[in-house]
Amino acid sequence: MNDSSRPTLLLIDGFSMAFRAFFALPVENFATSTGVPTNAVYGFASMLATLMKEHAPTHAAVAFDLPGGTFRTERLPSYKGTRDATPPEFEPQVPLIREVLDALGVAAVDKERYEADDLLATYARLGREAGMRVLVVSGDRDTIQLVTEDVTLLYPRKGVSDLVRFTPDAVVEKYGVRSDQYPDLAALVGETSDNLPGVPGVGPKTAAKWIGVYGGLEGILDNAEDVPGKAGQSLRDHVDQVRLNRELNHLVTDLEVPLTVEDLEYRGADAVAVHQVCDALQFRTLRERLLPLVTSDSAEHVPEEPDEVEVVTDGALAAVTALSGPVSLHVEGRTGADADAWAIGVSTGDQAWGIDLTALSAAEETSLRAWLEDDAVAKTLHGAKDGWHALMARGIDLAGITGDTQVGAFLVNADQRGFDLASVLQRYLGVTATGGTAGDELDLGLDASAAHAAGSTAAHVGRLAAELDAEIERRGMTSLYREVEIPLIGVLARMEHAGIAVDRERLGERADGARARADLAAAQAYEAIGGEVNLGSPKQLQEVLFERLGMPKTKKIKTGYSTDASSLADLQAKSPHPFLEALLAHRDAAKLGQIIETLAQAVREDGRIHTTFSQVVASTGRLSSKDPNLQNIPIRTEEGHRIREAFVVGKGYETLVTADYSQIEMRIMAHLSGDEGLIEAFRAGEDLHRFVGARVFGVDPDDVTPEMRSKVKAMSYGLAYGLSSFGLARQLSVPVGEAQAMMDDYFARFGGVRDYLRTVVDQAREVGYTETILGRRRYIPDLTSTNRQRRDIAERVALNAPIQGSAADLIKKAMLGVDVALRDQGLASRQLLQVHDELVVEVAAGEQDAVETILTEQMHAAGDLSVPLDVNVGKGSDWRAAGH
DNA sequence: AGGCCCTCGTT
DNA sequence: GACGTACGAGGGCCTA
Repeated sequence: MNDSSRPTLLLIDGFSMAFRAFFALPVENFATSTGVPTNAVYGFASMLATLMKEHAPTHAAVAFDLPGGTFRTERLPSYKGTRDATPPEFEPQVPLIREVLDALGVAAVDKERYEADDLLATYARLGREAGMRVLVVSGDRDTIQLVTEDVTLLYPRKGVSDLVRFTPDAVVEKYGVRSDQYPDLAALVGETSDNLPGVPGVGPKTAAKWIGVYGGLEGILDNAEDVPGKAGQSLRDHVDQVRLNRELNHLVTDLEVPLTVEDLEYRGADAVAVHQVCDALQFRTLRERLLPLVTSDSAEHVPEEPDEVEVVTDGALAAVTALSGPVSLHVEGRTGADADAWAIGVSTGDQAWGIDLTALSAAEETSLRAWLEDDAVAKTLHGAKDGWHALMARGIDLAGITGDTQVGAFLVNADQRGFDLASVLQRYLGVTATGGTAGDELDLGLDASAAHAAGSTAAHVGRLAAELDAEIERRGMTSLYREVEIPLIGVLARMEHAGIAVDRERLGERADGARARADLAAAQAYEAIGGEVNLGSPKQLQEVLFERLGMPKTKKIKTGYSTDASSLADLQAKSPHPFLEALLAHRDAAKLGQIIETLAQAVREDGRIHTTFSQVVASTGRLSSKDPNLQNIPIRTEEGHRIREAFVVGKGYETLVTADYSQIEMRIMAHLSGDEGLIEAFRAGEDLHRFVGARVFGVDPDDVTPEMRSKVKAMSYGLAYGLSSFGLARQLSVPVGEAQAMMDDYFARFGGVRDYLRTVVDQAREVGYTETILGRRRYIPDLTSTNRQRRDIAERVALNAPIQGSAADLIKKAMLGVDVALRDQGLASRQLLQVHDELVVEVAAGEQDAVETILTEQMHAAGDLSVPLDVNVGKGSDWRAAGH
């Protein structure tokens, strides 16, 4: 099969694969600093590098479609007619791909009036006849017909890196017909992407069956009268369509080709051209993967791949425990409820070791534990918190975490997707992990043992850390990384490990109440329309509201008209109906019931809920919480609020204490803007919204009505989110003019805020990023987008990121301060939760006053702002009572 | 089973 | 023509 003596011809459908790459890689993450999108180029080049390396073809060509029609559209103008227009970001990448091909020395071919597939078909035949092994790479199913013993199709399953090999056997297995019969099958079934309808009621199974019985399409059509059943009648009704389909899906194999097969010989890349192209496209890691394709005679300055670090397992324990750091560490294991660790890997850069934890004697484990728990041994991991949990399951309290390549990669660019090790290695080192997709267990090959794999991974993490440290330093985020994010890992790990106690009975009561209210509301809703519908189905609700009841249309959404709460409230105002009222009540109760159910099912055997906090999700730098999310427990409605009564102080502790920042984002805005009026308001300690309301409406603070206050409050917060007068008007249900007037008045009194908001966006556009108080950067390339909508969104992001991000910085610093203070004072009380501007602490007996003091002091001390940071503290036996 | 859409909870 | 940040989670529903 892999006989290397035969020449190999690699044939690629350029558009098809570039298109796949375009949709596989988010365009917003791939652009040059000048805003040229490069995701399709990147994905295509990456795929090509892999193919060249794996298959080492002697000949290669990439075929392109040309603009304008083909003989197929001449025959049938609607051919491929349903295809959406290509996205504007895609088009400009096609010439770039041709440039890359040129640099790599890979032939690009095209032909007027024919599709790339026809060129592939013709070259496949020519290659076959020349005795070559042929590989066709295409995402177009029509190319299945090319498969023979000599021609293998590589068809993308997902993205462009996951290619399925279609050999003759694989085609039969997948479709139940031979590759040469596939066009017959496709003609019957139809091809949506080509806008060729098939025979209604006939799917691949039926088509394959018929082909088996009658030997092929001709046989089927000759015997059409005898084909039984409904499908048979359907076939007879669509014979013309089927014939047309078959005519169009036949690929031309005898084209006059622009280059001979011999001309396609691959002679290798041109080093200078590859460097030029990579410079222009700002490809860093891809450069390293493309350069090996350079032929030896032009390869003078090609840096060599660093040698794979040798992994030692024999005598690893003794070697590792003798190390005093710094090292990179990898833990093979699971996190979560069934946490466990079974192997670790350690690397110093020159050398790596792997240790099987399951095979250690008691004495060995003691010695390893001492090393892992030694704070003086500096360790860098990828996802250190996960490693901590896995080791904690074995009673090991990992210490000395001084680096985390996952957190580091997030700081470098928070808007990228995927911070699992495989993705980050790929991104920064160009290392491709095999076996399993990103996110799955990483397998860098070599040896099957977990210990060996751990050692190899540790070595990779070490190389990654060196790269990322430099990137972080370049961006001025070293102190944020070393002094905030890294120390926070241990704090979060302990919070997750502690969990928060839940009173299951109380939770059960709330669930019962919600269920009863939901049932009642549902009954009333059915009564109101004289029948049952699924109240949880927006689709069915649309049918009831807008068709059966003929209500006025609400705002448009992708699938019709919205049935969300605000739309329903509008409807109720315009055309009152008992159904609407019951529906809203049902929504409310059902949602609560659902939340409670999720929480109840998350309670572990210890009677506590252990959420998982992530430092690498929210681009602004906030934490996120999941499984379950404890940062969105209801508070606004009475019934929702009562859920918090089920979060209680645990056994052995006395109270829960909550401490939250008062109006933290407004204070940060006052600080960042330096607006004297706003700063004065906070310094005076007045009610902010009353103070602002007085200025905006030109009345005495005492004369600010509750209504004025709430309007001003909405506006103040809205400004930090980039709210428009339109949005404010809608939120306040006032005319746009009134909202605009309010904003004008606001800016007239608080000019510093207006100037700040303007400056922050302009500066971000200039330098490409925003920055928080602690120097956290967020890159926002869309600020220079020519697409109005994208740019508008980017501007709102730029407004909000420094404010929300600075608030995140401050509370993270506060958490570190609280942690240190609790420890320094030898207290048993512990932090349990963080909800963006609030901390929840479980207080041990006799520590109440000390804890309250620590919280207040540390939260105050987190920021040195031009306005005071107010902190509210509350206590109680449950979360609701502790709140305020 | 997996993914998209809608809806909705928090800050 | 759109128009407020940042998330996570569940159900419905379509596709594979």
